Amino acid sequence: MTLHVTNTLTGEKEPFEPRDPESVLLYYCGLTVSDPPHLGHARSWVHVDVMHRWLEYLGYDVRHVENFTDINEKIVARVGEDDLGEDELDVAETYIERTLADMRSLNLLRAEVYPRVSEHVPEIIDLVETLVEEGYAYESNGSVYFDVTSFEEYGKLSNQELDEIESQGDPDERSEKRHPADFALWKAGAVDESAVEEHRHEGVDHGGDPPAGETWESPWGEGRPGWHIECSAMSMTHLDETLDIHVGGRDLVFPHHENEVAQSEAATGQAFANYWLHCELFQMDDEKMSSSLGNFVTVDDAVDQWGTNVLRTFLTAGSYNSKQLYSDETIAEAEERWDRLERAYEAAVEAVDSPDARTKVEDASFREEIETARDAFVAAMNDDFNTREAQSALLSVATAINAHLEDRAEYDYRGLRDAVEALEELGDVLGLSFAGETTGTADLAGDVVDLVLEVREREREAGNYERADDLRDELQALGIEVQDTDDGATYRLPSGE
RNA sequence: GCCAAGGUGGCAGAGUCCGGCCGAACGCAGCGGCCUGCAGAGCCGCCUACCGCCGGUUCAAAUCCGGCCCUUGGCUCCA
Repeated sequence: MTLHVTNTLTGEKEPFEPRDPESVLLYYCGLTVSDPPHLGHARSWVHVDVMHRWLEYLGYDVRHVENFTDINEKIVARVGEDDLGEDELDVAETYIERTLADMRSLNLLRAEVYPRVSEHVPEIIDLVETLVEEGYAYESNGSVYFDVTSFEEYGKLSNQELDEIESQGDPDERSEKRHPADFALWKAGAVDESAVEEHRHEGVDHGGDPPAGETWESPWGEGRPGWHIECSAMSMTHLDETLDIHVGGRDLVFPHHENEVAQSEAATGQAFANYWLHCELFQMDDEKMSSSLGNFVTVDDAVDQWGTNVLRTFLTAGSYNSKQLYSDETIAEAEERWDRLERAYEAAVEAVDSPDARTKVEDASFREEIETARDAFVAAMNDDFNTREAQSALLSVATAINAHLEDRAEYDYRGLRDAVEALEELGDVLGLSFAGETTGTADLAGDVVDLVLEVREREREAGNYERADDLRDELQALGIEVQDTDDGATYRLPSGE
């Protein structure tokens, strides 16, 4: 069985065949770093991360590149705000650091490189020059625009006809353009002050004159790169002219990705990306979550509140390419799913490590259930990274473990060990970690809880159930879940600790 | 208006590409039983789905074809 992916370019689910059978070139359209990342970004990151992990699981060498857009009016608009930075690149760097920290907290595999636009201006200028030379772009008042009519296939990614496409860019640009859909590859002059003004946060004192954005010298005079050209230049620089997979948010299909295709393919004469994958957006009540609507939860806050595993369970609870509802209910449900997995895992580990497990009981149907679940997981992931189905498979391992452990004095050691390994290995594909995030304080907390439970056990033995229940309630109030079992009480610390 | 995605049980969400294993997965909520001093967790079982509407193709359709209704996203910065 091979991996199939849904390709936006063709609108169909196709078998995945990389150019080189051993490796995959994966490019992800990264962030414009003008605000703290929110859960919507995290959703895309996690799905790209899962793709990365699954491709590695299949044996590919994954070359993963993810850019940071550090040149943008919205970034300039933050200059002088709080202590973000003194100029455009300074502010960008502040947000890049935060973004990388958020990524770490989400347990994301690192990309090979995180290129920044500001460091690739020479490559961008080269690419624009090529396009001008080849007749795909023209200069106008010191700006350079891509001539959409020169690229026959313009519109093929978003499946639109040229005369149906409304104009792009701000009104001032329009007079400089030959066709309303032409887009800027290079913008003359300094940063657009009205755009900066528009993106300023209200009621914030930036102090002093309007900040200046970066500018660079070019064959067309001083200016700044256009928005779309950066991804083409950076992916070609760090990967190749043709990518295997290009991933991004659904909201970027038009105009951003459409323009990337046009300028890249016009310049190289080759396919820019063989597979275009698009991550769908969060749905909050009746609208999407987005920076511009301001209805977002930051990654930082979400990790603090839910912990990495719960969050990743939530973020992979739907397919990457279908919309997902964000609400207290849906995230709470994900927490239940994760808890169920973790409890089963812990119970299995405990059983495997117990003396009873040594007895050679063989439970054929138990072992078969684990195998079936593994197969189901692989099939689900190969079917366009169906993470929801993959979770189902994981949960069925949990159910098998619980059922095996139920009413049984002797355990199937090998079966349990296989189950534990399946959870660890397959969970890792989703970036879920059963290792337990133990820290010095968590260990100490554990010792203290043990102590309290010991006291409680004595009360129970003495028949003082009321006092025993009080202790349990007190622990519960602290988020510590106590469970009485035949072998004494066990507990779980709150997730995220 | 144009382009795209989607409408499946109380919620959420797979399945639709390649029609029959779907009398519809997994989970949450709810109900019953077991277990338990009690609770939780767990196990076993139940529950709720004419798969948006209408028509067609077929021995057979949630799945294919046609029409209609509705929702969401893109067409302006956006993961």
